[in-house]
Amino acid sequence: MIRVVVVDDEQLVRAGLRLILEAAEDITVVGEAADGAGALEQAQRLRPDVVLLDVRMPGIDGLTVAPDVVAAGPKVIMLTTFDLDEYVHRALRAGAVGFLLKDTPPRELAAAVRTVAAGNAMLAPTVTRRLISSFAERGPARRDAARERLAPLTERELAIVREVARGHGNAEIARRLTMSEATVKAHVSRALAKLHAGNRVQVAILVHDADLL
Amino acid sequence: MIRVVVVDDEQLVRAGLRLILEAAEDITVVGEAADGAGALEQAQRLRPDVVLLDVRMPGIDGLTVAPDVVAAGPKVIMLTTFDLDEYVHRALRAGAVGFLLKDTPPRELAAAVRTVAAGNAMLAPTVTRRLISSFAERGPARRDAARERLAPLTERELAIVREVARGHGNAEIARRLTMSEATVKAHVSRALAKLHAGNRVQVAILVHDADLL
DNA sequence: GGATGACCCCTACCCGCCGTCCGGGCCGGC
DNA sequence: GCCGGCCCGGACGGCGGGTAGGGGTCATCC
Repeated sequence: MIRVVVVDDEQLVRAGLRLILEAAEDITVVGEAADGAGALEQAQRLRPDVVLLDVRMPGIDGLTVAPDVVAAGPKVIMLTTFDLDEYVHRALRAGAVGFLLKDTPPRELAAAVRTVAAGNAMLAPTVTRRLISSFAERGPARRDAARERLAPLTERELAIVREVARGHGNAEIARRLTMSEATVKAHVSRALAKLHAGNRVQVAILVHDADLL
Repeated sequence: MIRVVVVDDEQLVRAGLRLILEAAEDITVVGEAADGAGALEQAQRLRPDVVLLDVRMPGIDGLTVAPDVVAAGPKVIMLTTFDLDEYVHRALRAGAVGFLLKDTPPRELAAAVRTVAAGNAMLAPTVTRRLISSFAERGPARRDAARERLAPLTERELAIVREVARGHGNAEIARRLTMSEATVKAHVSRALAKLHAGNRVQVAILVHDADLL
């Protein structure tokens, strides 16, 4: 039996959610709350499996209390009317594993509760879509391209270039790698040539894109 | 009516998918293919709304042909038995808007087809879960911290610092922003002071982390 | 209203660091 | 041997960064 706590400032919404979820034999609503403070209290006292958490509420809102609720143990599904990017970002960073709109059909809501209770995640389709596009853009596309460009570098050159990417000066690099500053400069110079870069800044960006801290 | 093309090397799987999808009144299967080449041909000739594309196939596999299929117009849902990270990454980068496991219940499969046809996205819960965690980790954590540090900068300083992050030299920045090189240096200098940075490389990294291209 | 200060933008000069060019020692191989 | 790659080092010109200062706007205060 999956134990759920429902949090929303409108009693009507809470009642509706309770009706929907109780209709499933494997789900039971063990508590309700009307604001963030109540949500946290219930989460800590009742130790539910899942908390349905409204985003906008008077007092402490859902996004603000979400990290604490997550820390208390249960899986958190955020509920909202509008899927603003701002909301989604904060929710996912807070550790929520679900983000649903309030127009979600009852059947899918119950399915979402089961999904997150099983340790997986469930997002509204529109949210999923934008998460994917943000992933495809900033994902490993540039990273692999950067590593490709860094490939012709010697091991030593790579080590130096890495230090460059940390913002260290040539003198400091020389100290760290125990060599003459002139040597560092030579390595940097040849790295610049190989990478077709004009600045050390450009190679720093490149190394950064390649994820080589 | 949503027009679908089913692609899998095993005829039994194709037949099963067809049965499942045809059971929905708003979905019709207009074509089948057994490999990547066939998938592309069908996508270009039949112009379906959605293509269900198996990952592993003899000849041209699904992941390889996915970019071309996407370019032909239809929404692409990848189908696979194993949700390896490698698969998911390539699929999403290729432009797929769906990624489902073959153990997906029939009802959800039809729902997924409708979802992507409506312009949204649908992922298997396990995939969603890992996508979220990767987003939460490498996502806006550093980004917001970087923007925090960049906050005290003047508008003008920010513009210059942005150019710095692109690897441009002071002279080039001066040309681009139509001002004296000495001016650029002064701005950079005060930016360095405000950011507690010793190098222009460090501010370049900072701007890069803040996602300000 | 005028003085004052704070803030931002611009500019000019000086010095240290960065980058280039050159050369030397060291190892492995067709 | 000899060549080619890699790692080192020195000397020079140019770019980067620090400092000082002038002009402009706006808000505050007398």
